[in-house]
Amino acid sequence: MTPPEAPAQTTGGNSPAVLSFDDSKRRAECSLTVLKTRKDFLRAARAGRQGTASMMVQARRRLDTEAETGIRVGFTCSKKVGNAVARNRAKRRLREAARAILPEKGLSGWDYVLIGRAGATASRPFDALKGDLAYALRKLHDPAK
RNA sequence: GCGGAGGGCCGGAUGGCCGCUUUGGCAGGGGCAACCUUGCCGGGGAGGAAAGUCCGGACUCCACAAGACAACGGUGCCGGGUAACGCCCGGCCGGGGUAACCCGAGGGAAAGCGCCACAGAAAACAGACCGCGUUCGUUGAUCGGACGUAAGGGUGAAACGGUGGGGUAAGAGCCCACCGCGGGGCUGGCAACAGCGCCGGCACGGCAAGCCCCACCGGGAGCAAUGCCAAAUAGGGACCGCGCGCGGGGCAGGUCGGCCCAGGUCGAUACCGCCCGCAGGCACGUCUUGGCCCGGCGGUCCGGGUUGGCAGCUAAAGGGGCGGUGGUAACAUCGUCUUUAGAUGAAUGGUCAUCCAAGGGUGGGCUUUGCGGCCUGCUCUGGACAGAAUCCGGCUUAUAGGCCCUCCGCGCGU
RNA sequence: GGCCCCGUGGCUCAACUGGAUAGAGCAGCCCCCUCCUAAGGGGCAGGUUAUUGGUUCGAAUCCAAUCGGGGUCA
Repeated sequence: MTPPEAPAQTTGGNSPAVLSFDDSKRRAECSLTVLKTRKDFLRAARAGRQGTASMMVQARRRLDTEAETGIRVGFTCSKKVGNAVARNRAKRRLREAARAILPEKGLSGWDYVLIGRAGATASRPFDALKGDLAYALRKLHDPAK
């Protein structure tokens, strides 16, 4: 009664497959990984970007030669956002928004980088924050096709 | 009641849903193993400053080793506390405040060097610009010379003791009283220092956060220290040491030598020293046998590569509560109970609701001449400074608001 | 996270060690020279010496704290 995660990962794109709640949750948890190296951040910055009121989103489709699978996401806040408390708070809200939106709207095989902005990332209502991320993902996926 | 001073404490609360990290147990999967991974259940998960990195330590590596001097840096009234400190406690002195109390890098300026602009006669040896006085030229005035003097003058941050009296030609510690200064004495105190009386006659300006002197302390670097593993690049370069190229090194056996040595000789009271040295022993050296192993080795620096993992890593001079003892106190000590984040693009949360603090607006009531104050209803805003990064003890800086204790001054009442 | 260095006109630097006038070049404005411009010459303005406090008669300088910027270390 415990199928392996392979089929969920391969179909992972934008197919509107009818998935049970348990299956979609499982797919999200095993596919979202975190960007850690500076090289990945720089490559994502050179690819497409989309700004919204509360954040800047950078996205890049990985090459087929790269071994990583699933959706990868990174979070960045510069010193312009504020002191360490403000930066950590902005990154936490971005992380929660990504956890809520990316498994539904993100594409497998892509890298995303979410950049916090001074003030707005911390003060914007959470539903609007999630809306901003979904809007940016639509704009980024559209011209890439 | 108003105003003020000192000290201590807290740093929103509860719940629902969804998450992160660490740890324990159980079960499953992978792996030879170390271990990795999935699910369920349970436990833990930022601060008083985590900050600044200004001091002091623990710990690790390097250097040197017995310590000390020199150099450099730091500290600086006295005594105590502490693992240590530039920290803390108590005391002294000076300044401020009516007071509670607060502030002070607070050793030495007769060890020496240096500096004190401008102004002023003169800025550190003392001297004399205007003055004051005597006398001479010249009797009076004026002017000039000689001599005495330093009271008064202006300048300056600072002017060679101050005030009063005597004294004098004019003056002056020239003399006297008080104050200041210096020296030595007695008393109290561990000491810094204070008090008392004596003497000396003013001889002694300031700056040491200028050099310096004195006393004390300090080897340097820092967890990105350090050790190990994996991956990857290069199979490099320079210097030094050892070894040497038909031969070298190591292990094993043997020979010879060396050393130790029961014992003996000589000197010596003895300890002991010197010499010889059989047997025995040897982590020693040489030579040899050619049985086995290695194919140059070690160190420092440069260059190149990797930016992965593990250990260090969190329980220690630990903190806190209560009680006892010593101490004025800081603190020490004893008993008992309790508590204890370990992340690494970096967790400790996201979101919603309610309540409690706080502020603004507005309605009503009470009080007041008025400003204003108190009670209550509705609504809006909405939590200060700020995030561990090896760990402790301090200091400094930031901080909405609230609570508690002690003390001082004024007013009122008793 | 540790360690180190630096803050002077709009810009680049002096003056700091050794205390008393904050100066130079470029840039800006005005004038002269030229038919005009450039170059050249003259003049002017522009500084809380990063901030605060202390030592001193006197601080850009000495001392302490704070703020800001930069570099370096596996």
